[in-house]
Amino acid sequence: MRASRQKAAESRERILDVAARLFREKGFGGAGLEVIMQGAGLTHGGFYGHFQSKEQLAAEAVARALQRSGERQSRFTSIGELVADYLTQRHCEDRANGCALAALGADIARQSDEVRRAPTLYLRQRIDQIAALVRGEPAKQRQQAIATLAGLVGALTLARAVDDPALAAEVLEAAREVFSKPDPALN
Amino acid sequence: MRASRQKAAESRERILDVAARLFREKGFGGAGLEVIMQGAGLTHGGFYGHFQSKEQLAAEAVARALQRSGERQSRFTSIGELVADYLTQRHCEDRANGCALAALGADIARQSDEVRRAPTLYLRQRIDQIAALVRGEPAKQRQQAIATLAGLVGALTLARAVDDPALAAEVLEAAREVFSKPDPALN
DNA sequence: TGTACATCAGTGAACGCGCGTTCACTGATGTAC
DNA sequence: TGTACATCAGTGAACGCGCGTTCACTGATGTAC
Repeated sequence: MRASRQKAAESRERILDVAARLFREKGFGGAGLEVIMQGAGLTHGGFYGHFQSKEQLAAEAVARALQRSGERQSRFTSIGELVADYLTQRHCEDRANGCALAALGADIARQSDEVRRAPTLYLRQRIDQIAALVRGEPAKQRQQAIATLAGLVGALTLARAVDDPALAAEVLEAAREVFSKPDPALN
Repeated sequence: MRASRQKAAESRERILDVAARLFREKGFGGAGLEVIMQGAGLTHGGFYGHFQSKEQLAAEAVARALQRSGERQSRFTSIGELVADYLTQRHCEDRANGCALAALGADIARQSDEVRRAPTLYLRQRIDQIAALVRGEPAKQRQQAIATLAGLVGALTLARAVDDPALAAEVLEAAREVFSKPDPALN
């Protein structure tokens, strides 16, 4: 039954990837260890050979999801591109593979500091990135970056919370329009 | 043991109020019926005399929380006032009594249509209200209203998700600054 | 108004279930000679 | 290189616990005469 160290390391990676998806899709409470381990092709008894607790898994899974988002977003060299990539109907529908801040925002706020560490780091990086893409004096750049990020996460949250596809689409489109050109007065 | 119809109606109200608070504070999964009923001064066996299921309670509790928010927000006659009232540190810390969209946003997206009905109605009303407070042509008014609402909910979500009070405060302040005067180009 | 009975709001124990966690065990992997 | 043993990744059953839900019961309220 013992697997090689190589295989064990791969198992850990698979658990993290599956957890990162399932937590975003179903929430921390909605995704059980049984299902996560099954998704990784293992039985649930082996979980504690890889992680100390579900909470530790949550922290690492959130970190992983946000790292992937960060890699994707850091490629963009204009706000328009970044916004257009974030506020798509596809992203709105595909919680499992999308932004963890939008998929778990309220849940993260209720978790331990351990889980909230990665979101903090991620937000700092996004602020710095977007601030560099905006014109204006530095303090205003940061303000615009923060407001834009809030707008993106909020728009996705609202579009998903709403029980009417047309309204959801309108929310995405309006936010795309407004946040693609932050603070036109400065341009 | 039987209570009068008057008392029973009051009990139902108390259950709803307690649930509206506890769901926002701990999430739908984190607040159990036992604790909710206890908070209403009852034993948990009596719950099903008032509601068909926990899900029905969730739907009504969310509706109640949003109705209260709507009453509060509909008083404002300028965006600046509304934004200043929403993006306070107090609101950020007091999830239990604040905006249900920010406190439960991601959770609501995972709930049934029944639960999502009230948020949809609430959002429509807020859009109409804020659109009326913005200058510009009607289509742009709606866009601005939606973007502002997204920014408010997103800023609160980010501020709460973050594990650094200074960063949280900065998020609130930046969003207050930017969203108090939406689209300065139009003013 | 007073009495007798039906109703039903609330009680408290019990239910089945899924959860996170633990543990004895298995057998392939890794190590020491 | 080959052998013997220790390690440990993964298995599968079991654990205690809290949850949503059900139910028989209680006794004050509401109703009918």
